[in-house]
Amino acid sequence: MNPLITKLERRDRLSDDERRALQDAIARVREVDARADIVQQGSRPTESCLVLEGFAARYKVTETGKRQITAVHVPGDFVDLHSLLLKVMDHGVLALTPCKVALVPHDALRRITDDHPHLSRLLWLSTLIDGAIHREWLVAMGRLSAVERLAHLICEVFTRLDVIGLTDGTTFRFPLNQVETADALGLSIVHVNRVLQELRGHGLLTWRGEVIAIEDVAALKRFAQFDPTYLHLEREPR
Amino acid sequence: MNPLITKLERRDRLSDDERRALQDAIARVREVDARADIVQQGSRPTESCLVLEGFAARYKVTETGKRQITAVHVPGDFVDLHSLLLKVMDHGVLALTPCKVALVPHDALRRITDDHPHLSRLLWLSTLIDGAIHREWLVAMGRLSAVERLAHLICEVFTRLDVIGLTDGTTFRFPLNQVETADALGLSIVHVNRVLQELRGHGLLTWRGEVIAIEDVAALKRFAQFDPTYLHLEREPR
DNA sequence: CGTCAGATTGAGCAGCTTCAACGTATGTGG
DNA sequence: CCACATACGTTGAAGCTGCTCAATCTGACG
Repeated sequence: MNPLITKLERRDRLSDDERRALQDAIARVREVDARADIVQQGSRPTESCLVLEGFAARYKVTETGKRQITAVHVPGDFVDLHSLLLKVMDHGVLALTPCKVALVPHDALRRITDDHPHLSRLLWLSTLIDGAIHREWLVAMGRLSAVERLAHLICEVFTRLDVIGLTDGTTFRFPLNQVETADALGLSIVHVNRVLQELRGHGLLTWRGEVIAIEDVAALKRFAQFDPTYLHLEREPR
Repeated sequence: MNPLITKLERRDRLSDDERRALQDAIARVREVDARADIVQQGSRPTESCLVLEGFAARYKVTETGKRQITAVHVPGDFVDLHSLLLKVMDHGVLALTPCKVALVPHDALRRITDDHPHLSRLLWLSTLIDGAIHREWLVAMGRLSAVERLAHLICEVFTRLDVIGLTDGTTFRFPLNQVETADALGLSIVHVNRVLQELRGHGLLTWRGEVIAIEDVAALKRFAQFDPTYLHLEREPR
C-alpha cells in the first residue's frame, strides 16, 4: 500500500479516483543505500521522491563545513515535493537507513494540480505540515534546553511513527545515531551523549542501538513540552 | 497595487485573469495597531491575511513563557495562507508595526484552487518559500554563532525589502527592536545588544532607531554566510 | 519635569563546546 | 580463530559563549 495515501487519509477523505491518480503518478521505485544522498543540494529535479520504506533527512552544510539536519522523514513523506515549484533544491536529502523511494515525475504532479484540485490541496497540505514542523523545531532550537530538545525530537519521531503504525506504544526504531541527532539538534555529539544520559537517569527512556523504549510517554511529553497540535493530525475536509 | 501580485510576478508570469482573481478575492482591508495580534494561536480562521503595508511576525510562546519568533513578514506576504488547509493556527501572528492587512475569505481561496490551477501553484509556492526560510533559520540557529545569526537576519530582511523596492541599496527600515530581534534569534536581549556592537565595531553597519544602514553589503553577506538561493527569487514557469 | 520604552553596561555564572582519550561491538582478512 | 580496523558510544578536563541579574543611560512625549 502507498503510505502517502495512508498519510493523506489520516487528514482527509480521498476518492477512489484520487487514490488512483496518486498511485498512477509513480513512475518507478528506487532503492537507496543508507547514508547515500537521495537528492542533491543545488540540483533541479524533474521528479519528486516519496519515501515508501526507510528513513531520510533533509540537511544543509554551512560554508565552514558544519551540517544541520532540518527535517527527519518517515515512510509516506514526500521529501522533495517542493522541488515541483521551487525548482532548485536549496538543501540535500539523505537516506538515514536503506530506503525504498517512489519517483514521481513533475509532469505527473503538474497534471494532478491541473485536474484534481482537492488532491492538489492535500499535496499542498503535506508541505504545509513540513513547514509547521520546521516552526516547532525553531522554537525548540531557540527556547528549549538541550535535554528538552532531545526529548522533544524523540517525542516527535515517536508520534509520527505511532500514527503510521510503526511503534508498539512504547518501543520504536529511532533512525538517527548520536552524530545525526547532534546535527538535528544543533548540538555537539558529546553533549547529546550527556543529555541522553540525563534522560536515562530520569528513567524516561532506554536507547540501545537503534531502538528507543519510552518508559512513560506522558512524562516524556510533559518534560519535552511536547504538544502534537503542530502535526495537524485531525481528519477533516480540506 | 496589490503587493502579493508583485511578489508572485517576481517568480513567474501572471495572466490578467489571474491578477483579477487575486484582486477580487480580497473581501476587505483591516488596520492593525503595532504589537497587536493579527491572528491568534489556536484559532480557526475563515479568512487569511495578506500584509499590504507594515511588518508582521509569526511567533510561539513556550509553556514557560518564552517567546520565539519564527518568521518576519513584509508587504506582499500572506501570513496565514496555510490556515486554509491546516485549519488550526499552530502559532500566532502579530503586527510589528502598524499594518494594513487584506482579508481573503477561505471560500474565495478555495474557489481559486478549483478554477485557477496555475495561480494555485503560485500560492502554494509562496508557502513553500516560507518553508525554505524556516529551514535557513534552522541552520542559522543550530550552526551559526550569535553575531553571524544577527548578520544573517539583517541580510535576509535587507534582501527581501530590496526585492520589493523598500531599500535605497544600503539603508532600510528594520522592523524589529532588540527585544524582538532576541526572540527571533533565540538569544537574550543583552546578548543581542553585545553582538550588535560587534557588528558596529567591524564597521559593517549602523543601526539607529528603526533604520539600518549597511556599510558594505558584500562584506556583511560574506560575514553572515548569506546566500539568497533559499529565497527563490528566479522568475520562471512554475 | 517626570515617565516610560528601549538601549547599554558590568559582573558572575551555567550550559555547551572542544580536544583528547578510551570503551565496545561488529566485521574482515589472513 | 586471531589481529586489526571501523563505527559508534562514553568519559574527563578546560575554556568559551551566551545567560541572568541588576543597574544605568537615552530620547521621546505628555
